[in-house]
Amino acid sequence: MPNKFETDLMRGSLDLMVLSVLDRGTQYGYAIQKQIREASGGQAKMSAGTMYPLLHRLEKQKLIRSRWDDSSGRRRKWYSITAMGKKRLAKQATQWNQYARCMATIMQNHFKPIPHPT
Amino acid sequence: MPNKFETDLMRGSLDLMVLSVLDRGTQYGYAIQKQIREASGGQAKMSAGTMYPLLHRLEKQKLIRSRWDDSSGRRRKWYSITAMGKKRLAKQATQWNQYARCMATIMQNHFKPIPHPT
DNA sequence: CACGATATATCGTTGGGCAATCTATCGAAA
DNA sequence: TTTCGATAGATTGCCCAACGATATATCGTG
Repeated sequence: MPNKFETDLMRGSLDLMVLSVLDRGTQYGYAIQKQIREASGGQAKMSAGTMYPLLHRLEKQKLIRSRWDDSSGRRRKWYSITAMGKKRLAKQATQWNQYARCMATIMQNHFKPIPHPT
Repeated sequence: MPNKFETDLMRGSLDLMVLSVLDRGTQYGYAIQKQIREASGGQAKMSAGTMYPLLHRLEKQKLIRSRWDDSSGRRRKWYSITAMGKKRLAKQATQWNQYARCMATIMQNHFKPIPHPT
């Protein structure tokens, strides 16, 4: 398993990551954290001290909304993306793709471009 | 011309961007700034207040080195990448590449969410 | 001469990431 | 039964980087 990403590499796209996960369906914080970790082969580790304040920020901006649910025994706060969140996600995803291309241009010899999904 | 990138999108990869530019040859700050802006079609704007402290940081870490040159009339501080800088660049480029793949995975619906009760 | 572009530097604000810490519950092993 | 690790969420305080604002100085052009 590769090492963890350097500290700040993910900075600037954590919102986008969380919105992307929530766009696939309602999730609770701990599960989002796990999914991101697993989807990256353990390289993208988002700590609880990062995750929860981030979720609170996104909710305050009305990009996501939450609902408590205890019915399963476990006390969980389920988050889902709002219409505003979907809009923001679309915009940020577009910008991310453009930015990735920009990085590819600048990096040339070091960057191995990934096929763009469309 | 597309809009400027959202503020924090580039955060976390500015070092990598500058190291990449310097890996192509010795440059001075103002020129690096311009190259990044132009390579992105005007979307990636690194302000002077970001650029110069960043260069100072990289130099302090011995990833780049500098030399003043006034011979052309203009007072310019030329930066070049060190051996250590090249190593760091290689490492960060690899990580960036992996991270971009990770983002692609997460943005593409590649894993299944835990079903929400109700 | 005025003015915009070139060129570098630094200050102060701001805001986010993260480790540490806390609470609480669950299931399984000892 | 107690212990312990995993699950689940929240918050505090430190640290540091990005950025706008500001300063200085020089160059070329109208």
